[in-house]
Amino acid sequence: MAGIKDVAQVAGVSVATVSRALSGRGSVSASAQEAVQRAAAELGYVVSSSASGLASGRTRNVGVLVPVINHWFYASVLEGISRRLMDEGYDTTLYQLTKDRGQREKVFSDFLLRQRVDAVIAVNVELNSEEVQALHALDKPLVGVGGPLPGVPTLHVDDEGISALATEHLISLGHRRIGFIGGNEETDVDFRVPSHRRTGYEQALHDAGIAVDENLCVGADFTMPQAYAVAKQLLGNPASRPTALMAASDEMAIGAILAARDLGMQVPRDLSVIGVDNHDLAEMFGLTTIEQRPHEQGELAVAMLLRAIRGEEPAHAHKVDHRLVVRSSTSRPLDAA
Amino acid sequence: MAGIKDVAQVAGVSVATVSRALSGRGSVSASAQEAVQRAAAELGYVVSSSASGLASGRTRNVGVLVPVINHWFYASVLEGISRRLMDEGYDTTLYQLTKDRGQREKVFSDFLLRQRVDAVIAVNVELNSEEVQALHALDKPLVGVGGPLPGVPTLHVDDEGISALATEHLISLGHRRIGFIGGNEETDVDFRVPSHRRTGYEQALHDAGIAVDENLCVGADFTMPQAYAVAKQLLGNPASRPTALMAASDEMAIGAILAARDLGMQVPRDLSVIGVDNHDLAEMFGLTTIEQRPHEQGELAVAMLLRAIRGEEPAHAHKVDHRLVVRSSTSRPLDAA
DNA sequence: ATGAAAGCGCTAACAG
DNA sequence: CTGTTAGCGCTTTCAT
Repeated sequence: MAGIKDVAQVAGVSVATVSRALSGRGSVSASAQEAVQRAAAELGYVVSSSASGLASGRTRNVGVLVPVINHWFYASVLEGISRRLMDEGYDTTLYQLTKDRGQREKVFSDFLLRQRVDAVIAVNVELNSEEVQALHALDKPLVGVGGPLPGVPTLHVDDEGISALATEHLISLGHRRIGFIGGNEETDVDFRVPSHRRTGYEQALHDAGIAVDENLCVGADFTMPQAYAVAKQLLGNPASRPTALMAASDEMAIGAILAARDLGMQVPRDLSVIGVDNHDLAEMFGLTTIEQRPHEQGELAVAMLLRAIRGEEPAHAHKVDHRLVVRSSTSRPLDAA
Repeated sequence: MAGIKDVAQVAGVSVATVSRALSGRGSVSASAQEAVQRAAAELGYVVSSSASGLASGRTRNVGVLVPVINHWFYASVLEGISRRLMDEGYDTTLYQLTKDRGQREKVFSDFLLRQRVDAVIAVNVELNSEEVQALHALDKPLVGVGGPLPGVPTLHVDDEGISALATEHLISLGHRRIGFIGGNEETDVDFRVPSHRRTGYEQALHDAGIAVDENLCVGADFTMPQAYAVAKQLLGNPASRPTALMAASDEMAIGAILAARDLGMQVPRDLSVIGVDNHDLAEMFGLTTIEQRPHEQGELAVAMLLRAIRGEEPAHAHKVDHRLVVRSSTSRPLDAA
């Protein structure tokens, strides 16, 4: 394995010049630049991250905190992050924060303190103040995707706005009895999302002069199967069921559509359904939804972070756009037809 | 940030002793051990990975190569890997191998050569010989999940056995016209899986004295939507359609079930469907399937790797178990009832 | 069992 | 613009 000295020798310059030429820090003559590049390529030289990191304090690696990986949103954000980081020559180190308190603690007291990362991205993890403090103590840039996180610049969609828009869409079609499938206590901890989506839903109803009917609001864990189950409950009674349903995620919306079908209902004739995400499966089910682009969120988070790493600007919160995608799962209610 | 010197001072020993006490390499008296532990805890000392890596050549980090993240199998394997690595005090660094040739090349010519990892796990990536060579040149343990990879110890399910078992299940129920939804050229590159599953299917038919009917075999990209589309095609003609269908993945099987429903067919009355995976959604659809446990595969891969890292044994291929999970999507064919 | 000291391979003053 | 050199914070001989 060739070292910087070898490159210096072959290029006929000093190691300092090699370092400068390859890192782009400090000025190097065109000829030296060229010679170094040539020698490095010839020898297949790649800088040792340990040595470089030790000497410079920069690792070209960022840590990503996620609660789960096997989930459309997280996996997508992760893909966006890792792709973008790789483009910039950065590595991505993954820290999965499980429910296990011990493990979680170790991440903050050990793993992240090893000085292996230049910065940290927290994806939808509800950090407590101690944890935020531990991260701040690292004195490394930190951004959150899907906050808000107290004291941390975050990037996130407007959850309230999203569900308000979804609900307004249903209202504008003429629906008055609009059900809601949100999260439950458990998901609210990790996602921080469900309660905001509920708020937007209620707000939209309120603005339209429609009273919130608690009986039409149920909770699930953001998975299709659980949403299927609760939707079946909700839609089971023909007398009391809603004419439209908003789900806080597309997977839950799809669960609801399947439940409706199994109850002999037709979507959207007997029930309009709208979701949130624009999930890969949304199109197949003709699902009307509010799109959020997790890939882009991941990429944006990286962009923010890099700016902060380079000292160009102290990262500050951004809001990510969303938009309504109308497909065939929503229509005017039967009785208004 | 406390350094090893601080710990040595507080503990009243030399830095060498601190290093030994904390790493478990070399012998240390109980009293020194105790003093060091105490001092380290008090100071919140955590070893610098750069410094330690530079001096020892060990990084306590492993690189994971994946083609995609946003997919049930990969995300699950990744979860298993990262969890298990974390248990062992190792970090997980993610390298996503996209279709982009340039990026992909950079991973092998740059990223992996930075000496940031002690070992590499390749998850279902079809490495060419140059890439395998590049990895071997690293002289770091390497294991593959979902091979086979020429010259690389891998961990994988028996794809042929799996699809043979699935097909046999259908045959044993009395089916003779059994369709197959496999992969296409594109997925075959990444997954390496489709063709093997096709082979097992054909083998099973052959063993039962049933001729393979090309018209009953279609390909998709392992996603639900595309399987839905091709299944609809396949099942559209009542005269020629099969009585049972085996799909090379659960997501595709579910797509097929939905297609059948939309064609007015009842599963399993008019069509039996079996998949492969035991995906999170399988139960909800009552899907009979062959289970493979990606989490376990990830964990096993880590176990193999650690043994190799510790020089306990040169990793060699393992085979992962699978089992038939019978639910309600398969039954005897109508005409045999 | 322990300490002194020589690196590990690079970066960043500093001097020129 | 370039070279010399002193570390970066650890690990690991080598003595003792």
